[in-house]
Amino acid sequence: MLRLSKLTDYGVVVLSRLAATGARVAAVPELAMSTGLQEPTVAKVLKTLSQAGFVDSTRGARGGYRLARALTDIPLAEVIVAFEGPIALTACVDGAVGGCESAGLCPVHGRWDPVNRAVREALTRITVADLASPNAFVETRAPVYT
Amino acid sequence: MLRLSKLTDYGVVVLSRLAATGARVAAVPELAMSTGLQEPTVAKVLKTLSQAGFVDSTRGARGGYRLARALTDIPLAEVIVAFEGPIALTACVDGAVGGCESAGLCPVHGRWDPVNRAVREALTRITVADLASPNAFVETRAPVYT
DNA sequence: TTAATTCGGACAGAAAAGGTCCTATTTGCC
DNA sequence: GGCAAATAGGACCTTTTCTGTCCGAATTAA
Repeated sequence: MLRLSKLTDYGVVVLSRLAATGARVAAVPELAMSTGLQEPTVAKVLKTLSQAGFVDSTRGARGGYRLARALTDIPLAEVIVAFEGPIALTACVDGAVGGCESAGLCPVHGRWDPVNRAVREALTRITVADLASPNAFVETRAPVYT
Repeated sequence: MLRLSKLTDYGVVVLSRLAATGARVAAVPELAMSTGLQEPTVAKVLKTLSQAGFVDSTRGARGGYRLARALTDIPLAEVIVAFEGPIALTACVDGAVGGCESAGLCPVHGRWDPVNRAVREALTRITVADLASPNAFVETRAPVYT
């Protein structure tokens, strides 16, 4: 199913919500309220978003989070990488030599790279802004599926 | 990490191997030997490949499997669908209305569709043949990553 | 000083994946 | 006709991964 972790999904949701609060900092309880997610979950998501540099954090009382970049400058691929690590569709990539014991027999050894590149490219063309606002994403190429 | 199931990976490996045996049918033990995978695993993979119509099976003594289509006619997307179900990057898609309790609050509700379409398109452009033989895959569009 | 808030990590329960095995059915061969 | 070789289909258990929550420490405004 090519599943994406729920955390990644939540990350996109929280980023989208933060776009609405603008320059004002928003704390976890407020964001949990407005997104409908649990507070601990929102807190966890924001930690990841902060480490990845998508949001700026202010500690202490009256602290909170605020977008560090515009949503249009955040490719979806980067969010996925932040939550799930490098985009690679199989386990026998990322240069992990020696990980596959049957490399000598495997006819597809090392051949997933173009696949991963294609998927990365597709996910880089789409930004979080495209997922947050209506009709923001316009495909620049004709889709295969109609 | 956008992980792909190992079965899917094995599926591609087995299909690639079957391309080498040509019109002759090959049985599970032989394919297990030549791919370096365990027999039960190969058997499981072949059942899925057979149901999906990628291979033709012959039952009984001297039976076995053989490719039903050329590898160049098998888009990677189809193999993934056979092993993992529809390609959808999140749980709140495939028209499962009512599955998301906070749909009213969710700012990205229903907005993953273009993402899924983009990934599907990328995985449809690549065939199993591209993964099986050297230099078979030539990108038709400029990649974002260099 | 106090309260609010982020930071970092740890943890247990739930869900999914992975691999194996068993039985039934089909078919070639002696 | 009987036997051996093979696929078909499903059930099962183990292992891994994900998910969600919680706790203590550090920080800062009032």
